[in-house]
Amino acid sequence: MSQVTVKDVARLAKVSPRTVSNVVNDYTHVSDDVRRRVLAAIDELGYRPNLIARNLRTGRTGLLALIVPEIDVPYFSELARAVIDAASAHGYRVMIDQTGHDHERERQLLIGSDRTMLFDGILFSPLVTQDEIADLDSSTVLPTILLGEHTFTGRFDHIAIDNTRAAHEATTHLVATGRRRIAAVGAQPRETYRTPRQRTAGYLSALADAGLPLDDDLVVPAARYHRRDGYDATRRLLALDAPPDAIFCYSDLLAMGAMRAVQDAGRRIADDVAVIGIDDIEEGRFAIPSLSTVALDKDVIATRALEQLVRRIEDPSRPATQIVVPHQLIERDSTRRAA
Amino acid sequence: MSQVTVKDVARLAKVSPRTVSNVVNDYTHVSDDVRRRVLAAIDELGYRPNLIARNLRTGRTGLLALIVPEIDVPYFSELARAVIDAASAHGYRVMIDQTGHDHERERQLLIGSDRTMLFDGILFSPLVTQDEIADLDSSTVLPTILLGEHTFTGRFDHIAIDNTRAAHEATTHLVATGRRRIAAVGAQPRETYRTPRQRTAGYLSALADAGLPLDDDLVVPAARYHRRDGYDATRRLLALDAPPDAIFCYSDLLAMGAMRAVQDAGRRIADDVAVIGIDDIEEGRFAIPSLSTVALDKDVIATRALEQLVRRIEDPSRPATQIVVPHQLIERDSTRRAA
DNA sequence: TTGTATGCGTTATCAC
DNA sequence: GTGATAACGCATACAA
Repeated sequence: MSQVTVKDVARLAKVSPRTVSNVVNDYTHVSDDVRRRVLAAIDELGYRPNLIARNLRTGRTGLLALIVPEIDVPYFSELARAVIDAASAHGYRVMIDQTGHDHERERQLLIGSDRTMLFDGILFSPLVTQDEIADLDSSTVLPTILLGEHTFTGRFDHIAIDNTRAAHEATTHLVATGRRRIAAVGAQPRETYRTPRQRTAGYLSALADAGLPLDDDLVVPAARYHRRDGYDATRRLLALDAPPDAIFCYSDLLAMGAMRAVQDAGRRIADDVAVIGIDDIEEGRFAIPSLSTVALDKDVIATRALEQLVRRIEDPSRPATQIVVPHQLIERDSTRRAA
Repeated sequence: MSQVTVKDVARLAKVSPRTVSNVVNDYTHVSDDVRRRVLAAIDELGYRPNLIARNLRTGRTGLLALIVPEIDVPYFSELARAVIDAASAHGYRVMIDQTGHDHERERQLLIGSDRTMLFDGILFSPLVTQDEIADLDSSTVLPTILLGEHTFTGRFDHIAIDNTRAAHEATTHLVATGRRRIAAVGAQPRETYRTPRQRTAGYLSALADAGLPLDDDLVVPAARYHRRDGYDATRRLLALDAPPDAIFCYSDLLAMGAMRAVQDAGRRIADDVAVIGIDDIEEGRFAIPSLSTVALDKDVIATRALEQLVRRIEDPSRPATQIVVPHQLIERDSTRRAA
C-alpha cells in the first residue's frame, strides 16, 4: 500500500514529474521514446495516480451523490441502476445516500451541510419533498438535479413527471373497465408533500370527469409506500360496509401489498377488486396476477438527468430547466376481468 | 461555491489555522472562549471542511465501495441498504459499483486497477466468483471483504454462507412435504462458479439422503438469476413428459419467475408444483402465494462485514478471517398443500 | 517538447 | 493551549 508517486516514476524514467503527468493524462504530444520510457516505469513501479490529490488540484472528484429515501424500494433500486449506468457513461461514479424518510436529513443532504464537498453534483430523488426546498438558496448549493415527481420551482434543474395526469389516467382506466367505487391509497396523512397531493388531484378530477361521487372513506393515507402500507390500507378498505371495487395505489409497491390483501380477504383480484399502481417495477410484471400500472421510464429519467447535471457542473450559472418525461398506462391482469 | 478555508476562519476568529482545525476535529482542549469565537466565525462564513484536502492529508476518504452485479436485484438492493446503514454507523459512506456479470470487470474492480485509490475499503459481493480470485495477491489490494457465498481461500476476509447446507435443507423440506420429482433451477451452464456448484451439491446430497433418484432433466441451468430466467427454466421443466412436482430455485428471484410460470401453465403452485427459493427477499413475503425460502440475514451479513472491514482498515496486516452467518428455512404457502 | 516551481486545503510537527 | 510551517500527490503557469 505504500504510495508510488509521480516523482518515483519520473526518477526511474529520468524525466520530470511534469512529463509523467502529461503521459498519464495524454496531454500535449510527448515523444514516443519518452512516452515508452514513462509507461515502462509506471508499469514497473505499479504506479496508480492518487485520485484524491488529483481531485484536490482540479476541484473535481468524478463522484456524484444519489440521494433516495431507501435503496431497497424497487423503484429506487431500478432508478439507481439506471443512474449508475448513465453516470458511468459520463465518467462519473455514484455514491448512494439514504434519507430514510427523514426530512431533516433530506434537507441536510441537499444543502450539503455535511461532508458533501466530496461530490461534483447531486441527484436528489426524494419520495416526499416539501415545498420548503423551494426556499433553499440554490446558489450556495452543489450542482443539483431533482428527480421525478415535483413541481418546478425555477431554482433547481428538475426531471418531472406529470403526476396529476398519470393519476388521472390510472383512475380513468379503472372507470373504463366498469369500476364505480374506486379507492385511492397513498395520500399523505399531512398534506405537506407535492407528489401525493398531485396524485390525489388527478384521482379526484378523474372521478369528477366520470361523474362518480367522491367517498372520503375511499381515500386512504399511507405513511410510507411499502408493501405493508398498501396491505394495511387495503384491509381497512375491504372491511368497509361498502368496500371498493377498485384500488388506485400511488406506487406499485403499495399495489403489491394491496393485491395480497385482496387475496387474503378471499376476494378475487381484478374480478372483484381491480388494482393499479404507478412506477412499472419489474416485480409487477411477474406478479400473480400481473400488475397494471402507469410506467415511468427510469432509463429516460436517468439519461436526461445526467445530461442536465453534467451541463450544470460545466456551467453552474445556467438557468434551471425542467424536463418532463412521459408516462404510459400499461394494462395487465390486475385490472382485467376474466373472460 | 467559492471555497471558504480554514485560513478565512482563522483570520476572522483571530486565531491560527491550527486552532480552527483543532476545534473542528475536537482535538486537544481548546479554551472555551477561543472555541466559541471559532465556531462563530465558522457559522458566519459558512465554512465547510474540504474533504478532499483532509483526505489527501490523512490518507483516508471515509468512502467504501460496494461492488455488486446489479443493484436492482432485490437481494443486492436489500444487502446494499444494510451495508449503507452499517457503514454509516462506522462513519463511512458507500459508493456502489455494478459489474453487470462481467468477470473481467469484477477482476478489475477487485484489484483496484482503476481509480480505486479513492476508497478506504471494498465490500465485494459477486453473484458469481471464480476460483481465480483466490490467486490474487491480496497484499497489493485495498482492504477487501467478500460477502456471501464463497469458499474461504485464506486470502480475503470473508462473510460466508453454508450454501451446501442451505440447499440441502431446502430440498429436504420439499421431500418432507411429499414431493418426489424435485427439480433444481440455477446451476451454471459452465461449472466455474462456486455458489451454484455448492447449491447443486446440497441438492444432490439431499436427494441421496431421501433415497430419491437423480433425473438429469430436472437440473436446469440459469445464466442469470432474474425472474425471467426462472420463468423460462420452469416452462421447460413443465413441458417435460414427466414434469417435476417441486422446484428448488437457487435464488428467490428465480423462484418468483418459477411461480409465475407454474401459474401460466395452468398448474397450481404448492398443490401441483411446490416452489422454494433462497434469500428471503421481501417480495417473496408478499407474493401470491407467499414464497418459502431459506433466509440469509442481510443485516447480520452487513454488520459483521463492517466490523471486520473496519478492523482490517485499521490493521491491514491482520490475518484473513472467515465468518459464517447462519441461515434459516422459512416455510410459506408456496410449499404448503391446501388443507 | 519538457523541466521548475507553486498551490490546492488540510492536518501534523515543531516550537512557544 | 496556541501559532507558524511543512507536507500530502498532483496539475499547471511559466520558463526553457
